[in-house]
Amino acid sequence: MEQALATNPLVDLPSSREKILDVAEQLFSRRGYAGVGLREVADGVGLGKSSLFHHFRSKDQLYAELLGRVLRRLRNQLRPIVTAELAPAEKLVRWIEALVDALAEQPASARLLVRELVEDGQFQSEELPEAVEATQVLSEILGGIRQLLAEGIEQGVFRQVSIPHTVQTLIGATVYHFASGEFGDGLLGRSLFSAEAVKTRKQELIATLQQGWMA
Amino acid sequence: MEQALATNPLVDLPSSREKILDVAEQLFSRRGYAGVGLREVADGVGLGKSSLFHHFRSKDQLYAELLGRVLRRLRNQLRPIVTAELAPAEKLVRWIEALVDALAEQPASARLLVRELVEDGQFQSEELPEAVEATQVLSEILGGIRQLLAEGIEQGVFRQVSIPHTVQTLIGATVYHFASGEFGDGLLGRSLFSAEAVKTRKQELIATLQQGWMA
DNA sequence: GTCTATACTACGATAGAC
DNA sequence: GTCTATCGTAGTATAGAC
Repeated sequence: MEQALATNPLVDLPSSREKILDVAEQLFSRRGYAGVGLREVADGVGLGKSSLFHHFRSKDQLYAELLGRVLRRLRNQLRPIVTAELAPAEKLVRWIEALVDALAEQPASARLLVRELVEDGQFQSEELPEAVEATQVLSEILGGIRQLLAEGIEQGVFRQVSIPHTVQTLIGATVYHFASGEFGDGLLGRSLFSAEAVKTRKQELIATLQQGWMA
Repeated sequence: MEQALATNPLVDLPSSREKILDVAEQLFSRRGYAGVGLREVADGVGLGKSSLFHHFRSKDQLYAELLGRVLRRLRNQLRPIVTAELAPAEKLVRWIEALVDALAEQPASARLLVRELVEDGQFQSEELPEAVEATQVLSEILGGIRQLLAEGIEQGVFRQVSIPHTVQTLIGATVYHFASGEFGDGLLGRSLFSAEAVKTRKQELIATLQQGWMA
């Protein structure tokens, strides 16, 4: 018996909705929320501009949903590490590795995140439920790394660093790095996302931060 | 967050041109190039929108000039440290302190810089002479820190870190930090730019990075 | 679910009076 | 040096045919 391709769940043909999110993710990550018009998104998907509004209520809501998708993915990859039963030093190494892997796997993520952190709260203060949820997911991620650092300090394996400053340093060293686009490519002399560059990034980060934070 | 005006208003009244640059710096740093319209800039200065075009040829040129102003200031504060006759370890500490001081003194700087680094080259590829000059100044700054790191590695006082990755970590730990706005304020529980937060940032950074990079 | 057509607003930029 | 008026374009979003 033949199955229609479009309805076969094994051949996951992307829905229009997903295609829109993918295209929007690329564009927003590169040029920011205000820098991208819905016309460009629609063109990238191969739809008319008006058709986007069948899938999303507004540009804001599309963006918030995008951000939520990125943050949930990050949380899902980082959460098991925080709750694992491991020594804090080992946990920290794995957490950094997992974060780097997650950011490297989907190159648009880091840029979207940096923009969100640098932009003054346009979206977290929105009444959009999607934006509220995204903010909560971000809080979860932050709570995780804070707890991890607190454990290490309490057990005396990390020196008494300032937890907020250390979180900032971590974000800068990972999220900023993978968000730095052409500038970062130029500095490294290769793509930030090449297998070698990702591997080197992990090694450098872990060496520096482990040495710098161990008691 | 107020920009320092001229020292003596009776003698040194700021020109419209300077007022425009100051207002634009605040706005662009907070919401990005595409996120700010010239109408808002003009309102902030107290002029009509058209009057801006008497002082600047286009929005692009206004932005490029802004960026150049920020970068030249940074370069001027960092250059003497790189060329000073000091041991590399001491130089690095002073360089970090000077960078933190420079970013903390003018809160809009870090955000403008992060945006520029994260944005895919809209301005460096321009034909605007102002943009070309800004790119050169950025290169000067980067050349300085690269040289400083290379010296330290050569003399065996720093371990053999990857220079590009180390530069990225430094940028992330300083520029990103001071660009993180409301998010950073919330994380620290106080303004990123308060005297205490700036002092703590320096201490944490120097302790971590010095430990992490020393041979 | 996608289309055309359209409403309304804002944008960057120019012309020309004062 | 600033103003008003205007141009042409593009922005988000809606209405309604198919």
